[in-house]
Amino acid sequence: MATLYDVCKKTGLSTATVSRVINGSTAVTEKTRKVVLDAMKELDYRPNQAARMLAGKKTDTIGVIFPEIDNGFYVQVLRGIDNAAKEANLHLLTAFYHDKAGLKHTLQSLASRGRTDSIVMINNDLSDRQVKNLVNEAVPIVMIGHSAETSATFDVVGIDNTNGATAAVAHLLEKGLEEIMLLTGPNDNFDSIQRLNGAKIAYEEAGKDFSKATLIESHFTYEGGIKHMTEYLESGKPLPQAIFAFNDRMALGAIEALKAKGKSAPEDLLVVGFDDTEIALYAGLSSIHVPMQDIGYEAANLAIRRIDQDKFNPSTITVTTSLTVRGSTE
Amino acid sequence: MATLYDVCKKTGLSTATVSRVINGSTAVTEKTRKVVLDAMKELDYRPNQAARMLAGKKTDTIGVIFPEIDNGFYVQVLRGIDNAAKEANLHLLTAFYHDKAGLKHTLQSLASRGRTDSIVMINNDLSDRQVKNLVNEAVPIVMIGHSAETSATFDVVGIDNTNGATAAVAHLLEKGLEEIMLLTGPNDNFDSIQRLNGAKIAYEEAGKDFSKATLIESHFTYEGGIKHMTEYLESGKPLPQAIFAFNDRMALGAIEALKAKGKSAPEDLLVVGFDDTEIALYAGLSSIHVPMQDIGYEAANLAIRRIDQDKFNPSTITVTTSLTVRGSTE
DNA sequence: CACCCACATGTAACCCCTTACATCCATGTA
DNA sequence: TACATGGATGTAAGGGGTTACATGTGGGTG
Repeated sequence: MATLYDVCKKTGLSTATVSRVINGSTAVTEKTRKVVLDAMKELDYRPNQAARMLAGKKTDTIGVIFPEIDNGFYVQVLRGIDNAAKEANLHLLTAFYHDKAGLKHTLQSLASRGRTDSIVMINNDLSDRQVKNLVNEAVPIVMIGHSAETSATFDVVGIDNTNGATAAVAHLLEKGLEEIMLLTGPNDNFDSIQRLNGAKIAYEEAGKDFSKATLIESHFTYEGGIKHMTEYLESGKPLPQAIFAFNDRMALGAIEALKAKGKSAPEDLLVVGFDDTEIALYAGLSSIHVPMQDIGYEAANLAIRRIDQDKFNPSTITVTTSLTVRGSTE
Repeated sequence: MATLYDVCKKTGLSTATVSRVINGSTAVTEKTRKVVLDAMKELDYRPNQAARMLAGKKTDTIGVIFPEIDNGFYVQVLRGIDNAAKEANLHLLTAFYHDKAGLKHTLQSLASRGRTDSIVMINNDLSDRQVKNLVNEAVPIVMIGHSAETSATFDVVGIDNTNGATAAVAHLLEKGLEEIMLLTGPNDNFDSIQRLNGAKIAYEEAGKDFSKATLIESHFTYEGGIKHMTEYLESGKPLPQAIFAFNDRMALGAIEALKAKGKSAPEDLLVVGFDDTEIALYAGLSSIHVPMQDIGYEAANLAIRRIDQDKFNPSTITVTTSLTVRGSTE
């Protein structure tokens, strides 16, 4: 492995000059630049990145911490982050966690000087305080998604849950359907709370009675959708006129449960999901579209900006959602 | 930011000793270990990773280079890699590319001393020679998937395309269906070639006539499946008894095209896909299951092993595939 | 012709840690 | 008591770059 010194020896120049051409400094004659470049090529010289990071006090790397991926959602976010990183010529140090302990470990491990310059994360397991304590000024953090108070502590990129849910429900109300089943996520989930609120707003804006809606709490999974829908159907209660599931998977689960009872969408009732993931496309499910790549892109750019600008004044970016209509509500 | 020296100053110990406790060396008294640990906590000391990488000549990082993700496939592979990395306490430097130039750039940028210790990649755009030349001994490389000759140059983890395809076709032949449409990938795609070969073998083993099969070349996309299936249907040729699409997306595309003509699976013909991605599950599509996490896991472990063991003798790992039967062939 | 300035290049300190080797000390042994 | 032994600790030499500052060189100015 050739080092900087080998290049110096070969060219008779100093480390400073060679370093300058490596880093594209303008303060070098075109002639010497060429000499150095040639020597580098000949020696197959590659700068040792660890040395650069140490000397330069920056890693050109941003850390990405996600819950363990098993859906198309996070991948799209990751792509967005990757695009932003490419534009800024940065690297991505990626890690997934699947529980609280794993997240703590990952966080400490990525958030250290000389490893990353800043971090983009999705935090499903720790309180804001815990995160803050673990990282403690080591590197700036940008959160994707959030609980109620996160935005006071961190930079945040979130989605417009409220308006998305309002659009979904308004879409159904416009068709004259008021008996809507809301298949929600866990009651303490922030996204779910916001979406529920959005649904309520739609009723209000339409001057309709929100008490006609039925709330069924589930947990954002396909299996959950099947289970809770089946339970409902078997309880003998009347079929709602429509279902607004708070994510696509639950929507598909509900459809599956309906199918088992000989019912289907849109024939017997309409169904809308949330997230507009790939599966919604293939299943012909109307859904609230969330621009996932944009989320990643915005978050990464926020993280990049934070690298040198650290006087803190947390900013929040909310990306807009929109309704995509497909067969399940036609 | 506290440094190692600050800890030394505070404890009155030498850098060597402090470094030893940081790295868990046993050659330290329990008492001094505690002293150091306390000082570290009090100073909120975090080792500068760049300095460790430089001094220690290793980064504890493995690079991951993927084509731009837009399907569930690569994500699963990534999870497998992540699991292996976690077990070995390594980090993942991830990058996506979407064209030849991007791959070259990414490769050179990740494959440099002090940045990664080894690399796992999926190479869809460069020849083996090109990759070899770009990296040139800088770090070991493990390939996921491959063309015919890759395995002579790199460590490779591939999937058992042949047996998978054989299983798919055998499944159809057993039902007495011989007029099978094979919806293939591009003719020069190695996976496609192997799958086609597997299909042929199934006919031979069953003592059936392979010329009864119809080959339609497509390009592994949903849109391709729709387009080529539609063209076929509109050409007035007879409906095949079954379709074996070389991936799930084309299978779903074909089903979509059939639906447009009033046909459906399994009523009018049976359909089998390949990959067994999440969408196959929701669509009730029979498919050849590929253990994607395993692929990533094996690849990462190979990469990890290569870090210190560099005398080269490329090894190839082939993970097995299996048929998952769902509604589309029942 | 003397002087100044701008620009190209060199000098050397510094970034923060790891580790081979040297040193020291207490213990067990003869 | 003197000495070998082994384990805990210290010393100091890198690891391979970046960059503030110093130096040198040539052209422009009066």
